[in-house]
Order: sequence, then C-alpha cells, then structure tokens
Amino acid sequence: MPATRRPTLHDVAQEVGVSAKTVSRVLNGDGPTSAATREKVLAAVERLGFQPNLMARNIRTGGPDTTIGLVVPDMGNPFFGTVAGGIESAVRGRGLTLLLGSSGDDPARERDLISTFLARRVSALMVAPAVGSDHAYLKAARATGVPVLFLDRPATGLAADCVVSSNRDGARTGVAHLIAYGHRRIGFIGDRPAGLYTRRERLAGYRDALAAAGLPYDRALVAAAHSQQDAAAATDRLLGLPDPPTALFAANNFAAMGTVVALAQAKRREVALVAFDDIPLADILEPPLTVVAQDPAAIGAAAGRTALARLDGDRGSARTTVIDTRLVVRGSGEQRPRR
Amino acid sequence: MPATRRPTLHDVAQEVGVSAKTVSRVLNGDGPTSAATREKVLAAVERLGFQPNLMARNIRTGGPDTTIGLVVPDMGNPFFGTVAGGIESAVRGRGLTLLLGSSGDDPARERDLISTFLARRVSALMVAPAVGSDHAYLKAARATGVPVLFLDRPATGLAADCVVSSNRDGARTGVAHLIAYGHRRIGFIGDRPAGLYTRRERLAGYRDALAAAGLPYDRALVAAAHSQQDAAAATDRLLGLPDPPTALFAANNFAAMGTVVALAQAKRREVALVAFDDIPLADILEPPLTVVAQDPAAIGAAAGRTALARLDGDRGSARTTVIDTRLVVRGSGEQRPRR
DNA sequence: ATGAAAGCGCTAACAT
DNA sequence: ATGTTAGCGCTTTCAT
Repeated sequence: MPATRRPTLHDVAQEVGVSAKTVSRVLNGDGPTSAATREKVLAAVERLGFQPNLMARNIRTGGPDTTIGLVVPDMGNPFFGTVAGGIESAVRGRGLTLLLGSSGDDPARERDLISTFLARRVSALMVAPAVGSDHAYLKAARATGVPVLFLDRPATGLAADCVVSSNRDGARTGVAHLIAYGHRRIGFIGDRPAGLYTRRERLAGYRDALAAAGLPYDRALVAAAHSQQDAAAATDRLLGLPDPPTALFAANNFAAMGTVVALAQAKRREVALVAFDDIPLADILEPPLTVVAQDPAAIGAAAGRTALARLDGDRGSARTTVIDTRLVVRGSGEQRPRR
Repeated sequence: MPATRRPTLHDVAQEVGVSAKTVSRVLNGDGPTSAATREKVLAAVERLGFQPNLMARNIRTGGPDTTIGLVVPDMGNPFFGTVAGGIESAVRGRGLTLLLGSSGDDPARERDLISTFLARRVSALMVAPAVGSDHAYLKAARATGVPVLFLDRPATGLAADCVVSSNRDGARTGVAHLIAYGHRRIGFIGDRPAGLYTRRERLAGYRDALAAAGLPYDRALVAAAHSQQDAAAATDRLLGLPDPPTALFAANNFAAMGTVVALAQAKRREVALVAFDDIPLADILEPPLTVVAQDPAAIGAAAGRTALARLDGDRGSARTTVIDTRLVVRGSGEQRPRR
C-alpha cells in the first residue's frame, strides 16, 4: 500500500465546498462561522483524518515553534528525567512540547544540540550544562528574544535565568547534622573538577557548618570523584588516613552510592554518613541513609514557569530561582563518633 | 533591547549581493557554486548569525519533520530515560531529534500526545503504552506512511513493530534459579492489572519454570501490585500464608523495591528473592539482590534502528524485536529454603 | 554558475 | 459569514 498523501486544509475545503480560510476559521475559532458550515467542516475533517500541519502554521504566524528545547547531560539519570517531567507539566497547558537532547556531558555536543534547537525556532531553550561548557556564544541567540534558562547550574560567561537547588544551605544543614552528633572530623567527597558550581557551593556549605561550630577546615579530608567507583576509592582513602574522619558527607548522588558501597564492603557501619541528593532504597540501607534531598520536579516546574513568564513579555533582568533542599533524617547521620 | 529579527536567507543574499537561491545552494551544497561566492556567503552567514529555519525547509521539501516522537508513561523512571537515550544515540547520526512526552499512564493523555506529534509531522512515532490504552485508531495514521513503533509492550489492536525484553524467558530463568536452590513454594509479585502484557509474559515464564521442575502452580502464591507500597503489602500477605513461600519472584522494579523493603522491615533475610529489572545499589543490599536485568539502552537502540530501516523504505510486515535479559547473580537467590 | 518564479500548507489582511 | 490575495522562509523548477 502506497502512503496516502496527508490531507491538507485545501482538501478539506474542497470536500465541503468552501474556501481554505473558512476551514481554518472553524479549526482555530477566530473569524465568525455559521453553525451549518462548522458542522460540515468538522465532519469532513473527521472523515479525512485531517490534522493541520503545525510547522506550516508556525511558519505563517511567524511565531516560534511550540516547543521547548531541553539539553541535559544524561537522560538515564532520574534527576534530569524528573526535571523534564516537571517542565512538561508546567508548560503543557500552553501547548508546548519538549524537544530533548542529551549532551553526554560533552560541551561540543551540547553546542550542537543548542544550535539545532535554535534552528528549529524553539520557544525557549533550557540547558543543564555539561561540565566545562561555556555559554558566552549564546548572547547572540538571546538577542533574538528566545528565553534561555539554565538548570542545576548557572550559565558560564552569560547572565541568564537559572534554577538551582539550595546547594550551599543544604550542604550546611547536612554537615551540621553530623556535627550535632559529635563529629569533629568530617570527610567531604565531592564532584570533579573542583571548580564545578555544585561542588563549589556544597563545599562552601560544608565549610560554613564547620566554621559555625568552630571546627577547623582540613584539606586532607576533602576528596574529589567523578564516578561511583572513584567515590568508593576516595572513601577508602579517607578512612585510611592517620587521623581519619568519623563521618562523611557525600556531596552528590554517585558519591553517595560509592560511599555507601565502600562503607558496606569495608564493614564500617559505624562511620556516619549524610549524602546530598536522595537515592532509591535509601531507607532500607544499613543504616538507613540520611540525605539532603533535592526536588527535581520543583526545579522543572520553576523553570517552566520562568520560561512562560519570559514568553509573556517579562523583560526583567536575569533571575536565579533557588529550590529548597530538605534534610531527610533516616539514621546514617546519627552514628556517634568512636574514639 | 528589542528582539532583533532573525536573519533570513534573503537577508544573507542581500548582504552578499546574490539571490536567495545561491545562498541556499551554498548551504545545502546541491547546485554548483563558485568558490568566491561560497566564501562570501559563508562569511555573511557567520556575520549575521544566520540559521536556516528548519520548519520552513521541511514545509517546502514536503518531507516529515526531522524529529522522532516518543511517548513514555513516566520520564522520571530511569528505564524510560535510558531507552530514550538509546533511541537518541541510534538516530542522532541521521539528524533526528527526540520530541518527548509523558502520558502519566493515562490513555487519553497518550492519545493527545500522539496526535500532537502526528500534527507536527514527526518522522516516526514511538510509544511505550500506558496501561489500558488501545491503538486501533493508529491504523489511519500509519497509512500515511509514518513508522509507528511500540516499546516495552506491543500495541493493542494494531499490528506494529515493537521492541520488548525477553520477559518470559527472563522470568523463567530467574525462577529456575530459585528452584535450583531447593525452593518449591515461590511467590510471584507482579504488576496490575493481570492482563498487562509484561505481567502476563513474566507470569508465563514463572509457570514455565515451575512446570519444567514438576512443581505445582498455586494461585495463592500469585499477587498483584501497582506501587512499591502495594508490593510491600503483598509480600507481607504472602509470608503470612499458612503454607508460605520460601522464595519470592518480584516481577518488576517497584515490586522489587517493595519486596526488598518488606523483607528488610520484617527481618526475613532468609527468604530468597529474585527480581525482574535491575535496581541501583542492588549489590549492597543484604543480601545483595539477584536480578533479571533488562537492557533499556539496547531496547532504545533497536527501536532507533528499526525506525531508520522503515524510513529507508523497509515495507516488511510488523516485526517484534526481543532484547535479551540477563540473570545477574548476587546472592539473594541463593538462600536455602528453611523448613 | 546564477537567478526568477512558483509553491509547500497555512494564516493575516483585506475584501465582499 | 465567507472568499481572495498575499506572503511566512525556504526549495523546486526552469531559465539564462
């Protein structure tokens, strides 16, 4: 069976015996239409299975495409999946659809995707940046009026809207929780590279908590890891120090997993642990894992709302929205230090 | 600053002093062009920051939009996120981008999304169906030549390409593993409703394994759950039976989590467990969780390849691709039955 | 090697 | 209440 040509507005018009514009009016409900023609038109639309070509419509109206371009480092990461879901919920009512691409944390690929999305004339562009990408080149794009918004981390080299977690505050709270249980030497296992925004913020929170408690900051207790394996190795290393930490703060979700695995394998259940970002099954680990939970759905929703506000003409200066984190106490932070 | 109008092909042409068509030729490399004009054109393109409007191009060429529409029940589920990533990798080389929507397992919303995607003239449509949706209505759409492809479950009411895991075989292998360790009463905690494809297949595999070992099938050992909480409750119920199972087979990932949680809370570590679908941290649970792992990236990749083949003119009849599952032995299946 | 005109499917702006 | 014309930004077709 050869592919039947998709019916056009014209086909419907001919079928009914009216002009294309009349059909258009019925479908979009702008001009006035008699009830009789409206009915006939709708019947013909149904019969032919007509679907207006959205691209043609967008071209003619000159407006942007009714899509939001979203670039994330990794789709398999439920954090970004949930963020995407939050965006979708927020913009669905406005008829916007998500165009999604993953950069694999490669700045070049991220640029490619952004460029494709802009060529598609997306209504708005949202980017959860890859490690090491710079966004100064987006200034030109933004001058054309496309709202550009950053997720999880602010843009580099560009003042743009962004939505982030309360990284510093969250980390401070998590570390303060450990300090409250008597820990004075607390290891920090964070992301790499050291300059990475989320790592920097969370490390700052860690130092805030130490300072507030009058504890010294010891660089020997700070490790960097960019994979679960790395984090496990870093955990082993910290625990092997001459004057080892009695508690650990894992500053992101794979650090959390790596640390949990390392502690379990080393049978070091007495080491207290708080992690940034929640993980599945945290409550049945032994001990149950205390975390500083992010709210990815809220991040997505806030991003969606900000984009809509920009599309509605909000020309205010770049705005940073901070989404609260929440300390979820489950037990692993309450192990007392052993001496 | 007012939004600067996006430059068009015409603007570039004027800037250089040639016709629009010449610019088009340079950019698409079809007609012949002199090296001199090519250079001038490219310079002007760079200077103006011109990006061809993909929608306009698609309209004119009459081809489908260079997107693949993907509908999944839930974006936050890493299974679907990873599937999406697999699709993207497979089709990226052909310049196709993902248009993504989540149905929230609501058939009406799924239909809406599909309809929007078709109106956008996607090159291909991929659907991981919501529970309870019927797809007979897609026959019309498919007659227009859009490849339609189902993920995770086959279509209902329509013969279409689909890519699924080896559910039956995988379940059989997982249950056989339990039988090999001496279990004769094995509980099955599956999805709801009972008619759901994946549940049916996995239950069939469970029965295959029982039959192969000459064990009776006892309906009292089969439970249904559609959330982690449900699954935990079902686990408690099965363990409370007069003649309780000594092992459990959790037939999907939330059943897995629910069962793990229930066993941990009831301190019933001696109950053997195998789960369908891998979960994070499975290897540090106590005991480490043995699973029948799916390969979502391979599912996505296969789907992408199938779609490309269809776009390349493959008109063969509907094809079902089965992606192998893999038994990952970690320990929880090796608890011996207590008597 | 380049340009002019026509048209993809639709809607804005003016008719009637 | 409906039709006509023009044109969105691009590419096809046919000239030159």
